[in-house]
Amino acid sequence: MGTTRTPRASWIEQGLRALATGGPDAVRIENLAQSLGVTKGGFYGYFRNRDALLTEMLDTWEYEVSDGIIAQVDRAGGDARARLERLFLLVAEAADGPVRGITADLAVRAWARHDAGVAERLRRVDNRRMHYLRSLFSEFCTDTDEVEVRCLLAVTVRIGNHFHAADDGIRSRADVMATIRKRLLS
Amino acid sequence: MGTTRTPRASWIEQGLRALATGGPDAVRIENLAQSLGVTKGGFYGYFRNRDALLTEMLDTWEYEVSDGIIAQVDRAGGDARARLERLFLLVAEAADGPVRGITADLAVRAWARHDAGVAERLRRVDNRRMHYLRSLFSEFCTDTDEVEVRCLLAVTVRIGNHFHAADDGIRSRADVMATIRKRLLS
DNA sequence: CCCCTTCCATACGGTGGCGTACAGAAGAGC
DNA sequence: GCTCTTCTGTACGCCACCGTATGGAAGGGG
Repeated sequence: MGTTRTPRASWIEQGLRALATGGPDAVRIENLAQSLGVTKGGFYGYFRNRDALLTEMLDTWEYEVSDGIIAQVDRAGGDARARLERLFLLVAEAADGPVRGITADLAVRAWARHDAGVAERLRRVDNRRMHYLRSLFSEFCTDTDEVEVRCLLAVTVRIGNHFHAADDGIRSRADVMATIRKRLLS
Repeated sequence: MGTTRTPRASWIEQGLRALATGGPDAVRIENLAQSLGVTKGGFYGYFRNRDALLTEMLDTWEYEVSDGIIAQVDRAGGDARARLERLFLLVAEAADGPVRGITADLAVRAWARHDAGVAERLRRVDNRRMHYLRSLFSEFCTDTDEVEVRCLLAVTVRIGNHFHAADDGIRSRADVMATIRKRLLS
């Protein structure tokens, strides 16, 4: 059996990369092939068609950014605050990765706005994340309403911040975000 | 001079509607024509090409959601808190409009992630909005850092909330959002 | 009633991307 | 070196959409 020259995973990763930078309509098979240094000849040996690729891209994304990340955070142990800090850090430093990166996350969110299937996946991911956040915040917040507020803030501020294009004011955006993060953990 | 049957503004509005529901790649001329009950024959009498339409769509959007809304809020008068409440209300009730609606806003944000020209426009809009928010929050917040935090929260939570797909928890999303809004005005 | 302007329908060529077909290269195992 | 499998290059038909050209409808102004 000849060595797989450009394996299945290559197409998926390159697809996610294209999705992150150009949206779902930028996931063109001939385009991915060129980025991989081949032609589309081999593509249809792995995937039935373009939709099949999109599906598998979403499969890997869905796992990686929910159970994948949570498992990685839990593996390191520590109390709730330590895990939250570790989670924030992990999410920040994977920022430009093709799968767990924030750009892929945002691209999927934008995509979900006009594709029911993607919306359903995103719903699962966000539910899973919120469930995890609730469990962590509850460990040092007794008021359940306060827990809900902090969970929603943690998630929406992170997403909204990346869609927000304003320049820095007197304080830099990073500074303000750090202040907000500190308050969430108080 | 014959009455303009489907005027310039129709194409722009329908274009924004398509943008809001399907993203920029859904703004197909022949598609808009069908939605308007005509063919694309008349389109090229108004616009040089598809890009010209996109530009004009963004022009109207940019004005409406920045100076347009601000002027409408200021016209009603009142102190800073009253204006903020009015702003939040106005933004909420225009939610499904084709121009000022949140879906158009989100579509433009998603679009800006992979189009430099759109990103520049969005930057202008967000700077204008932040400037206005700062002026309002400063009137009852003495601490400038606190002003920055509230401005960023107001903007990012609103955006992030619409990109967030999780189901309601113990408290409904609307309830939690109301709590956050109340805190911002305290 | 006719003209004239404005808008619309239709047909056309051009382009880009999808999916298929098939032949050839590139190794692995013998 | 031969063969067999697997992957890749190339060519093709197809479709959606863009932008253009042109004839014709619709309605106001004289």
